[in-house]
Amino acid sequence: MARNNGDTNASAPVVNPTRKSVPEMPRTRRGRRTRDALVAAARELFEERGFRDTRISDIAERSQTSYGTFYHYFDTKEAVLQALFTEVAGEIFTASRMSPDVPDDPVARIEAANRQYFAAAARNAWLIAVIDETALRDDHVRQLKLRLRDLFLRRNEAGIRRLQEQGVIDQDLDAAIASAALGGMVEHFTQMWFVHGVTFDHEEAIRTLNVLWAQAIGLKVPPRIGDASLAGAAVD
Amino acid sequence: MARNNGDTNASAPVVNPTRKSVPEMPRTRRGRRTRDALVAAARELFEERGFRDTRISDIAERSQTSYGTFYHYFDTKEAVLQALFTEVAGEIFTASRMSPDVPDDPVARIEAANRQYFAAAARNAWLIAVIDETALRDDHVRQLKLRLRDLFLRRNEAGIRRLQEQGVIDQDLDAAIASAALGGMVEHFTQMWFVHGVTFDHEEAIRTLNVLWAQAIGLKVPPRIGDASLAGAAVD
Amino acid sequence: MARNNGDTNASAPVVNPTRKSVPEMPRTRRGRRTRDALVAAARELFEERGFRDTRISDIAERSQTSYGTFYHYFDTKEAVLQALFTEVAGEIFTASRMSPDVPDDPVARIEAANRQYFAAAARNAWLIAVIDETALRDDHVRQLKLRLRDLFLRRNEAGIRRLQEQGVIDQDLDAAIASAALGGMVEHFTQMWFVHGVTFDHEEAIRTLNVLWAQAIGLKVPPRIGDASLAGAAVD
Amino acid sequence: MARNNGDTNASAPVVNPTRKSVPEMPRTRRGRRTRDALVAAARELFEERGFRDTRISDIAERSQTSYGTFYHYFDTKEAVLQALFTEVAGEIFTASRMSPDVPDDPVARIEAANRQYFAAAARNAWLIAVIDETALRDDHVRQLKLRLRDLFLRRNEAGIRRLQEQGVIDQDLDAAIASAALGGMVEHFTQMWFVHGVTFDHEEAIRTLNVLWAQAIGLKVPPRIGDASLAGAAVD
DNA sequence: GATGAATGAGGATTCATTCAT
DNA sequence: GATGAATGAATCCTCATTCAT
Repeated sequence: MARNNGDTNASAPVVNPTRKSVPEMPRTRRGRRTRDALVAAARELFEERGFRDTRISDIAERSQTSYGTFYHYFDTKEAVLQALFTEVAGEIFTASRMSPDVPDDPVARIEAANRQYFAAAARNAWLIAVIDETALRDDHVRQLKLRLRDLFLRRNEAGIRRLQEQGVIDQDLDAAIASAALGGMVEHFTQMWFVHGVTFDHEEAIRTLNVLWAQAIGLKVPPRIGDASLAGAAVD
Repeated sequence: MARNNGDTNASAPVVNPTRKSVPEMPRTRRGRRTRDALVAAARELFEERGFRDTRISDIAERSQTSYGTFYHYFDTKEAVLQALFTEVAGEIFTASRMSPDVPDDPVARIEAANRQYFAAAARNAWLIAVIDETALRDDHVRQLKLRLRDLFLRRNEAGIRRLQEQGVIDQDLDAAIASAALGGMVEHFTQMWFVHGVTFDHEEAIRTLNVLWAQAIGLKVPPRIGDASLAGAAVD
Repeated sequence: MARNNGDTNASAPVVNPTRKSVPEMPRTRRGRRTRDALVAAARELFEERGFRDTRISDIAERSQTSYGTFYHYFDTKEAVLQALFTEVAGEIFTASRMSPDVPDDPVARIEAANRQYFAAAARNAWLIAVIDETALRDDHVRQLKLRLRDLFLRRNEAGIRRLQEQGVIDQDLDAAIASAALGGMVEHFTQMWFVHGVTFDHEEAIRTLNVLWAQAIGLKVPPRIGDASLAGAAVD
Repeated sequence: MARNNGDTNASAPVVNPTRKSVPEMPRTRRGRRTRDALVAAARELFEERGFRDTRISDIAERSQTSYGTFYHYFDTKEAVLQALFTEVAGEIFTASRMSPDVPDDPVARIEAANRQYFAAAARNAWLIAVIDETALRDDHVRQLKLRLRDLFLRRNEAGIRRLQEQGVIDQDLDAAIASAALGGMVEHFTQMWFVHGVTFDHEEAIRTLNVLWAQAIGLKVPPRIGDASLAGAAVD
């Protein structure tokens, strides 16, 4: 059995040691508003032009502040990206938490999860792309990304394992690998869609992903009855 | 039925039309050697530090040539990346062309394809990452990338359709979407592995991918016989 | 006879005339404490990193106050330096005032003066270095420095002249130049020692300076009796 | 006997390891000319406004080159300063090497050395001031400075020791300390003169320094005959 | 009195690209 | 073909100082 669920070969973060401290969080109300404006502007710009092609001056300008103000709240551009990352990670994870009223049927649960992920991805795909891009060169960001990914995969993995224990699916399947592969399938698919514009019919796409996922791990999917076009709920 | 196999919302290529001509291919032997050295150096450096963080001076230095020489062979940094891209695209595509001696069994064919892709990805994952990264911001590169992807997906799609026509798998499955999703699964999995260092047991991973892929489209996979450890061949 | 005791080619002080008034001296006890904290912090920091490399924010931080508070007490960074200068100038000058119980023997008086200067320099060498550094570029500081120097040199000069009048040393020696040169010798020596870390045996150093100074102006120094090692008291 | 001729408490130089190499020396004639122009401009400007207040743009402008050209030859501003330092150190040391036709009389030799130092200092005092200023904060520059100083002091020390061996002066004097003190006397005196404008009659000053130096170590100086005013040769 | 948010001019450094040899 | 010198716009980051609370 494969058992090394994602070793990350990352080294220690290299942070400037002598740095005049930047207020973790602004103390006054005015400060909070300004900081929020900076983060919002940064997000827009990162999505529009990417991390590297966004200038501090752009962020200052769009947030209606000044150069210096940016540095009053963030040490570097990387710092805002991290702030954003934290924000988004929270959102996606919370959003994709299974709501309690989902029926116990495994196929239905897979469908619910995929739909939720789709919606969250629609909102955040560009930022995720930016984070992926940055993770490639910035070890700290890579760490964050991998950690978040782990959260998701562990949940999937646990789900698969439960089904194995219930004897519903094959015991031989490596839950960790399957979780990574199928999670990656959906992530990749949504990125191609929302970032690279490779779109299909929305309802058909989700339905297909559901089927692929369910069958992949060995679940039986009931044949389609009636017409698909009755169902579809648009994302954006 | 979903029928819009990946519209790419790319705009016109932004290429400078009036450009002092650059020798498409050097005529003399010396010229060819110099050009090759430049390309090789560029590849190394792109993989090491990424496209944007590689300087022309780095390429000149590592290839033992000079600033001017680089510009003798390439108009811009982008131009080398494209040259590299073409090289790699050819390699991967050829490598993954089904060898004639693969048995006609669909599951066996999937396995063969996955193994071949794995090997090619192991060699080129970093360059692919660089191309992905660049594609995000450079429309020309994005075009190239999507076109190559299409080649792969069409092949998959044709395969799936053939199985549907043979009545081996469900007719209802959208072949285009399934092809995109499952192709993405494998691509994403190898990138995480070779670029981000998220590794598993090699043989177990491939086997799991094979099973997932085959079952996802509705093929029956024969249960494992004997022991996994008889097979494994490490990649790196 | 040389008679131009140190012309200083300084221009007019460049001080902003219209300035919102700053309390010359705080009236309340709390105010006094805050101001003292600022000055103390400034001194530490100037010594640690030099004048130019010390930020107002550093001073505010170390003195446990804020940006605004600094500007409540001082117009500019230069202003604190001057406050410090005054403080130190007073200390050194007072410290080096000949105590009345020094015997009338010229050699003994030279020794007493050197010992006292050494002690004062040990405490203040870094600040003096900072002032010297600043004097090079800031005319106002240069004025202060030269004026203080004059005080010292005049005293030396008067002493030398007295000895000449008493017929103890040669009449031909230019008292002003000798005073400047020998004063400079001791100052330079202590700066090299306390700032640049060029140290020697403490007692031997002082003794040697005494001998050099006394003999330089033509005094006879009685030969050493006994052993040096009985005396030495380390400085740092 | 004091025996620790100048411990320098300096740590290792901290140099950026990954730096695209800068041509140690230009390969073409044009390159050499450009580099020379940069160094000359830098020297002028450092003397005029000091190291920190000189902008790279100033250097580029005055040397009739461009921003980028500066960085083609030097990594940082510090680098030019070091180049200058090396240049000047060589000049001063060579200039002050005793010419062979100086009579063997110790007093005459002291006089010759002082005159030569005075002339070299007149040319280089400002640059020395700049170096001193920088040495205070830049360990690498401090190292250079202390090393050069050592060269001078060792020569003095050897001279003093020779006189002691010849029985001309007192054996008890610590040669190392005396050398440091008297060398410092002359250095300090010339800096006050040429940098801070504290001037005296030139001839009288040199003569006085000679007498102080010679008598300090215990040499007898023949009384002046005739009139000083017949001799003087102004420096600036 | 005290606080800390806001400002923006200033300066070092990078690097793709051109050009003269 | 090959070389390396020259260019300068673009960008990050700093920090003294002001001001509203």
